[in-house]
Amino acid sequence: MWNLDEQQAQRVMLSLVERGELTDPQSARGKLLQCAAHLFRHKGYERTTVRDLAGAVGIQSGSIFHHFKSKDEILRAVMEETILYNTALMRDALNHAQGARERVLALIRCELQSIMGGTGEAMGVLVYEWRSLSDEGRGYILKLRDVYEQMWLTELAAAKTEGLLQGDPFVLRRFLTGALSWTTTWFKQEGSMSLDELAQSALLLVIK
Amino acid sequence: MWNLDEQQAQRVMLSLVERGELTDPQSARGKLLQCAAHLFRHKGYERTTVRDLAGAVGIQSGSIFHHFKSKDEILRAVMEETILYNTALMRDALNHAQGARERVLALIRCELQSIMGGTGEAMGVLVYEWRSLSDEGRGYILKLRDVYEQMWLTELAAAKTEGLLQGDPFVLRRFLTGALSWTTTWFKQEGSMSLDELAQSALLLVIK
DNA sequence: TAATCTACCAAGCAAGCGCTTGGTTTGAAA
DNA sequence: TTTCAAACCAAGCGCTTGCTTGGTAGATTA
Repeated sequence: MWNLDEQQAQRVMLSLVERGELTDPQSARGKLLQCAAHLFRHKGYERTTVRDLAGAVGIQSGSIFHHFKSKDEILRAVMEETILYNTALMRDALNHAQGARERVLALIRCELQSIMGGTGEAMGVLVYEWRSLSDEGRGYILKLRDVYEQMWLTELAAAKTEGLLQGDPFVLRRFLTGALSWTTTWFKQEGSMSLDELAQSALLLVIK
Repeated sequence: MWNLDEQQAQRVMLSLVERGELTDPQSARGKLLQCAAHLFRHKGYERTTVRDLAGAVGIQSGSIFHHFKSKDEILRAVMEETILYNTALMRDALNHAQGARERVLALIRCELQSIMGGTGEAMGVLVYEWRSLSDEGRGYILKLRDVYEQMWLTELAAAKTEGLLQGDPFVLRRFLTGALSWTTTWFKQEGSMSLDELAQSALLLVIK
């Protein structure tokens, strides 16, 4: 039923839920967050009304504000939980990868999984709904993103010292951020190319 | 005052304005389009109200509808004119570039200029405000984009037959689309890296 | 000189928005 | 059996939205 990646993802999620860092996806709040990610991604934050969201989970629009103080807080929660979860996934993946090349490939696979897999919609929100977030929320999310990005830079720098890549790791990471996040607009997992092949192609962008 | 690229850009624009394919940027409609691009890019289409736009050009909100039938038409016009202009710029640049490697580099420089230069805000709108466009508008803009993308694929395929790049030109173009468009979020022209150096780095992503 | 046209203003309408309020259901604890 | 908090509903408030309307000043044409 599940492949190894999905078992791993499930395990990481459970441990985060237990630690209270992530909302249980089966709870009312969790379902709201999932639906919100879906709607925000496909219609955009502004075009999504609280009535849309309420209708999607089958409650009245006012009831949403029992779970969240404001619409903005919903967006922030979607982003926060997504970045926390995916940072944990990356950390876990690095624990099972050895050698600079393999570790960079692990990060690429991880980020592609984040974008293509179950959290894909939430990742899209994180990348493309930036402007809709309030100033306070943005500052907070930026801090979380810095942790995430630091993991990337560490591994790319290690690959650089091993002579695996030419060019500035900072610039390469940024090129890669754009290239990978953009895959959401064109790559179909049902197509002729597998996600693993996609990851290999992406690795060739930075490693010769 | 102006460098060669800007003279070139000016010439291409004038010829398009004369042919009636582009709105004269000095006309009332042209100024509205410029302001709209700016506002749509920085606040997002939905967050930008017709009152914002009217205030930015110094007229009343109702007066906008003398120039455009609807707010949606403004978005479509921004996108249409941007893609027409940049397609013309690319065609012009290719006329002055010889050899597969140089031609691909010319396209990269062109796209980066589009993103970083005078039409940068409008390009950002084209890339990131997709969802806000009505269905009819989207179909029309997609056709224009196909012409633009075909030029890319032609040049990348030529580079492939010369053995300059490994991997599928389609996939590489898509990686490149993401990588280049993302530069708008981090690259500063005042910084230590020039736009030409950035283009060279980007070329190294696809050509070994 | 009269007629026409372009570009705009001033005012406001109908609809939709995020959010609030006061009250009701429900399920588990005491 | 009572208590109580969490989850939700029904109604609607105050505000903003895209857009319409009827009219006017000034340039252009006939």
